[in-house]
Amino acid sequence: MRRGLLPIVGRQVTDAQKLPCPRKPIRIAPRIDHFRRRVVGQTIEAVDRVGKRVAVVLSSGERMVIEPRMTGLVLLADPPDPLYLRMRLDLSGGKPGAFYYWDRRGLGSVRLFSNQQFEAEFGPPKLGPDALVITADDYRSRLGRSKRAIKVALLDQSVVAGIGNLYAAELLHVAAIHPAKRCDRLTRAQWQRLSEAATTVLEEAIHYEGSTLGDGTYRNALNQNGSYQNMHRVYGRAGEPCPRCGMAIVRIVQAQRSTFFCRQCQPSGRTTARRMNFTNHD
DNA sequence: CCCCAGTCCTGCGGGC
DNA sequence: TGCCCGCAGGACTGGG
Repeated sequence: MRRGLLPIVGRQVTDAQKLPCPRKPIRIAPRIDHFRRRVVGQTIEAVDRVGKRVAVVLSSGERMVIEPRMTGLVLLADPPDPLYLRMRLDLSGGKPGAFYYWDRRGLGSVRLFSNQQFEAEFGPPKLGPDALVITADDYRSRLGRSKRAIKVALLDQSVVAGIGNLYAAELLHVAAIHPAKRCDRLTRAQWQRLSEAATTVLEEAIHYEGSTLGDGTYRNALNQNGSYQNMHRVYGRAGEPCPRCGMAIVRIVQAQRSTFFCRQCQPSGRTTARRMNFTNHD
């Protein structure tokens, strides 16, 4: 999303409109009239990412933070369905002439922050280190004494910023760690594999422009599908063969969220021991 | 500190 | 075929 917005860097905002939606509108803060007063005339200095959010840096120093949640899209092209357009910023000086925020489910938000507010909202301790920056030692010092399941802990943005449900499942498969493994039972080698797997999976996903799932929600700023869904090792693949060993992928529920993994490639310590004992007696 | 259920929304696919 | 249900890449809240 951030990369897709780079063409608006250097452009000036000439207007901001909250677009009428049939149901409850998304959260735009502050109120649109105040919002407009603070963004119109501003030049876009940079487009940054903060965990799962996109931060558009204005010449005033304020940041417009877009939090897309499940179905939010940032667009410089025509939307997939004009019905769910939520906000438009008009831009001076050529194409693209506008930036759109589109959101089918409407769970996302667009909010404006001063420097101080931004730090309070997105600095530590609210947000952990970014998933592309955090080291194995960071993981271990933050989670090494936690009894939580590793998959659940990875979704906690105050531990590590930027990992969602899909990518947690994928990276644990690459790291060969059982998603229900207690954090305090992970070895140094496993924390190392986990941090490397996170980088591998996230960089791959960025390269393939994300995952456009069956409900067709995620698209890039030009309204094109991503293709990382074709590369998924486990996510959404219950019953299909594991790409590494061929055993059927299973789905479990953790913290009310689906988790997909391979029992063969991601063994829990306990079943491994039992299997080894069993083999010994054989 | 951590778990759990519920909440905000819409749309889709599976099962009957 | 139509209808109902569960489910969805997130984050927050309140209660235990």
